[in-house]
Amino acid sequence: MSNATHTLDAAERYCAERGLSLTPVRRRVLELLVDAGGPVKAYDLMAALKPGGSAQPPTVYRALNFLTRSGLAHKVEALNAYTACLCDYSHDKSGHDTVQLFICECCDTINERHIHKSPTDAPEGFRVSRSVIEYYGRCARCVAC
Amino acid sequence: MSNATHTLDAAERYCAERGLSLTPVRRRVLELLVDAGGPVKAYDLMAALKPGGSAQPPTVYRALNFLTRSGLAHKVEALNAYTACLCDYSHDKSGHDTVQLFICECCDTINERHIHKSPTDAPEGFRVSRSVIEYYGRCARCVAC
DNA sequence: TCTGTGGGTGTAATATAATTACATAACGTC
DNA sequence: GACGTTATGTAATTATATTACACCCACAGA
Ligand SMILES: [Zn+2]
Ligand SMILES: [Zn+2]
Ligand SMILES: [Zn+2]
Ligand SMILES: [Zn+2]
Repeated sequence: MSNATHTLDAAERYCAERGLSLTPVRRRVLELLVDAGGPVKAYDLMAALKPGGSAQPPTVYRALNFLTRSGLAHKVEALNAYTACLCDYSHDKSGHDTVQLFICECCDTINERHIHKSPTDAPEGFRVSRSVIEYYGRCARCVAC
Repeated sequence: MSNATHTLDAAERYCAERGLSLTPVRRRVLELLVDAGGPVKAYDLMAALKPGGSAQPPTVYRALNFLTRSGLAHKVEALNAYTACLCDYSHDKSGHDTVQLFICECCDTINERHIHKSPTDAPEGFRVSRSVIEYYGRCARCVAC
């Protein structure tokens, strides 16, 4: 259901091309993330996965690990939350190590940029393997909130 | 004790100038962070605060909140850890909203840069109020590790 | 001096986030 | 059919952080 269908189909293709198996659980978690359109807590995903009965933590954390490893989702570190990757599926998500997140604290939406440059003022000789870049503030629609 | 004395004296002056009260608990937590020279977990601080007996969580979290609010320490979001601010105390730490951390995953040391620029490719109209910028990798001494 | 008031701390309980360990299932390979 | 690999189910536990309430103390005004 929802307008997430298109995105999910693209994810399906993305996984098929790379030998990644987007199983029902993983696909369902991704769908929940896409539908939310913003940061979602792992325990909220758990509740949504099995309304009445409720899934166990490992179920959702394993799915989230798969999705983040594959580049289909990102963890929002400062919120302990997760969000679907919003970037255009036409480019390779595995080269995906430099992501900037712009999180509106008012309407809870996330904008995302994938950048390809290294930090300008790293210490001499420091070799970056992973980066966490999150900006919090207000989006254009929420400046007046 | 330790080579942290100099830094702590500077923190003392810094607080005095601004009407911030660096109480014994807060000072002790800062000292532990400075001595560690890298990311420290809140529960490790708790254990160190009262060896035998152990302090309660609010004690250390309140101290950490004070230190981070004041700019004397930073939270390392992706590690759920905390680190003393390493920047030169001569400049104002309250204008301290843009900090870059370079964390060596090998030797566990942190380098820090305070930058004064905004992100170049923020969404149109997005107003940043807080940023989290963390780079993980290997420092110059650990490239071979 | 009395009396608030506000900031800081002590303590217990609770909430939130994530991992470990072990059993089971599904699938392809030999 | 036996086996290795990958994914899932389930229970228990660990790790991280907050809430609520009591107490203390320095300080300001009456
Ligand atoms: Zn992305
Ligand atoms: Zn907004
Ligand atoms: Zn700093
Ligand atoms: Zn190193």
